[in-house]
Amino acid sequence: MRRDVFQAIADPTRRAIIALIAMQAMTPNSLAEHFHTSRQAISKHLQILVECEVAIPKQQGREIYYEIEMKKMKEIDKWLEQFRKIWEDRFNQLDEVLITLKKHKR
Amino acid sequence: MRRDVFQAIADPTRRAIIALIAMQAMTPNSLAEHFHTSRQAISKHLQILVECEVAIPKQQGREIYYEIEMKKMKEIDKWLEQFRKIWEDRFNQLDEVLITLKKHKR
DNA sequence: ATTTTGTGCAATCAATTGGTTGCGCTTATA
DNA sequence: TATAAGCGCAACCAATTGATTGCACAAAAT
Repeated sequence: MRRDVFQAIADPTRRAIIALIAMQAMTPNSLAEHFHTSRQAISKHLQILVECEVAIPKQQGREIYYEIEMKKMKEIDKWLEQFRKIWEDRFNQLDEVLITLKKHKR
Repeated sequence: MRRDVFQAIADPTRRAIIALIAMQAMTPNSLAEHFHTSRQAISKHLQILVECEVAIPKQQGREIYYEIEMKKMKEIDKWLEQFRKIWEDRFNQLDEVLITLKKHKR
């Protein structure tokens, strides 16, 4: 079973869950209230998030609060780094093209 | 069929393809040489990438070069923005904690 | 003109996914 | 102590995925 951040964020419901618990740790039930789906469905998504280490369960009495693990979000950011370099380079190249066009305009 | 960038990058082979064509547009055959899988498997991944608008096919004679669409990579970056804010805040909070600890040390 | 090369497309298959239902356990509440 | 609330887990199901195989077709090369 492949379990990484990229699989964690592949599902839109999971992305929404991540966004919610990023603001504040939440229980499965309180999360489920935000969606048009069952508590069990949310629980399954949470299970995947825990396996991917994107969410961390913290038991508190009979409730379980799921917290976000920001490190994993940073992993995505790290992967994006390679592209950020490229798109900045391309932007600069485009800039040069525009400058050349300007020069020819005169 | 859900087709967005997040699904595009969910698969590790697809992430590798994206990284390759980000450097330089490539044909399915030349891409397949980089993997231990068949040309058809790569073609299928490319098809998904095209549907997600992460890759753009450019026919050139009988060859088809697949280019990256950086816009879509930026979409991921944009989604990450919300978390970036949070992790910076938390970092600042941690900073304050450290300052407080320092003060108490004296 | 014939063969080879580069590719897409359809059929097929096993594995995975997202979801449901039912059950059982533990912790609060009445 | 009995009941309710908050969960996880296992079984099950339809839909999707990743990969293979076989075929067709157009563009180069011979």
